[in-house]
Amino acid sequence: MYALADCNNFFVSCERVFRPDLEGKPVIVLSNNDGCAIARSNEAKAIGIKMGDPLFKIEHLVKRYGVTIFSGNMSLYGDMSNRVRQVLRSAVPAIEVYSIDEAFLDLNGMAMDFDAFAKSLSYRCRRFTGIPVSVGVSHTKTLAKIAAKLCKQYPKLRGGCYMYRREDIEKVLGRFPIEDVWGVGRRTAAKLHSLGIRTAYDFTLMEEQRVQYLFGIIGVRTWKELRGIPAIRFEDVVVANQSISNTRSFSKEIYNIEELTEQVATFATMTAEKLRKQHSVCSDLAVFVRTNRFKDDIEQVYANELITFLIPTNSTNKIVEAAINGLRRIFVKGCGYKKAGVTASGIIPEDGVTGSLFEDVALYEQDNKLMKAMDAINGCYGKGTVKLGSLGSGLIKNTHEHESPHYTTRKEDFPKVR
DNA sequence: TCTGGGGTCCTAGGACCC
DNA sequence: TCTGGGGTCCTAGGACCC
Repeated sequence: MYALADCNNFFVSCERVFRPDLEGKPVIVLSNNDGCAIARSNEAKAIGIKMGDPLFKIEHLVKRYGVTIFSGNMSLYGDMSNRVRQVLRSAVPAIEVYSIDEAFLDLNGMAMDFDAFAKSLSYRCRRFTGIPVSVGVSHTKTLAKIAAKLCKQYPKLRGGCYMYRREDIEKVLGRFPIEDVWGVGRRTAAKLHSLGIRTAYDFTLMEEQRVQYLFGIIGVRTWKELRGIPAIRFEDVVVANQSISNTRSFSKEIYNIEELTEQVATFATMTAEKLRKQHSVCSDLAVFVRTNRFKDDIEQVYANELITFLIPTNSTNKIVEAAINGLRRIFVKGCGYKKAGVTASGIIPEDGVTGSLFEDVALYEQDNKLMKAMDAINGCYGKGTVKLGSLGSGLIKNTHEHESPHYTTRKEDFPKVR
């Protein structure tokens, strides 16, 4: 048996923990730049606000229904996510953190009343963190996901749903749209619809060979999981990322290379810091810039450049230098760039680095020490206390008009209790 | 006027090897 | 006129996830 613990409307729920007056009201959380709705309360969903809707397109709904808006407050959400994980960890030997708001639990070998377990775990999450959490339990991860969705649909389940009898599962799958199944995206759903397959149950009736032929091994995996055969491994050990990206859209177009350089250098710095944090180095770095993809009256430009390091590195110096050089090669004068970013790949553990015949080992060591010192200072006195001169004043300010206080991660913002 | 960010895995095809 | 067989590795692009 596997469980999925899924936080309901997570970002909105985080805000509501500190704003209980917003319970029962339409609330949304916006992406970077206050661009799109990326989390919605049930009430906001009910009035027709869709995931990813740009704010300017839903302004009329916001006004008419008095929707409360928040800019994304990622440090708050990250902290609340940790608190929920703590509660989950206290319940089972191992969890698999799947995303900021979801985790799988391996219940194999545990003999107990899984329905009571799911309900009580949901209750404890709410009680200890303030976050409403749905806990679905079933034979496979894919079925557990469906069980968790049922919790959201049916409040009488009290946050926990144990789905195990064959006939019950068939009944649920028979009413479950295929496009809502984990692993079935837009393309696959369209293909299935054209075959007359509408529900998860319809899909389980297909022949394995046909599934393999039409949808490859991923399709077969989902097909097996829906039939109750585990095909997706439970991964409780956290492995290092295979790629690390830092990209942003700007609130207005950037035409000037100096300004763009400061942004790209800042992305590169963040990338190097993340690499060092997970004790990795990268052998490749990609830089890209692009124009505003939503404007159809301008010439669209997308350019990217790949830089390969002689010795894999996590040095801010080397990565910023590479990113700036890459940017210089692809920058075109007269272009208004709306988005840029860097991606590190070819990531390996830092203790697995082999030297190079062509680089000076002493310089390499010196650079390493410098990075350690920088991380120590920034860790102690706050991000960006020491940084490279090429960063200028860092990221340009984006629109962020509705940010809530950092209730749990900034001393001045702690709520006061009388 | 205004449209997010960060990931993973799989596959096909090219380049190359003996 | 006739022109092998069996591999590996890398990359770009597609599809999907939250």
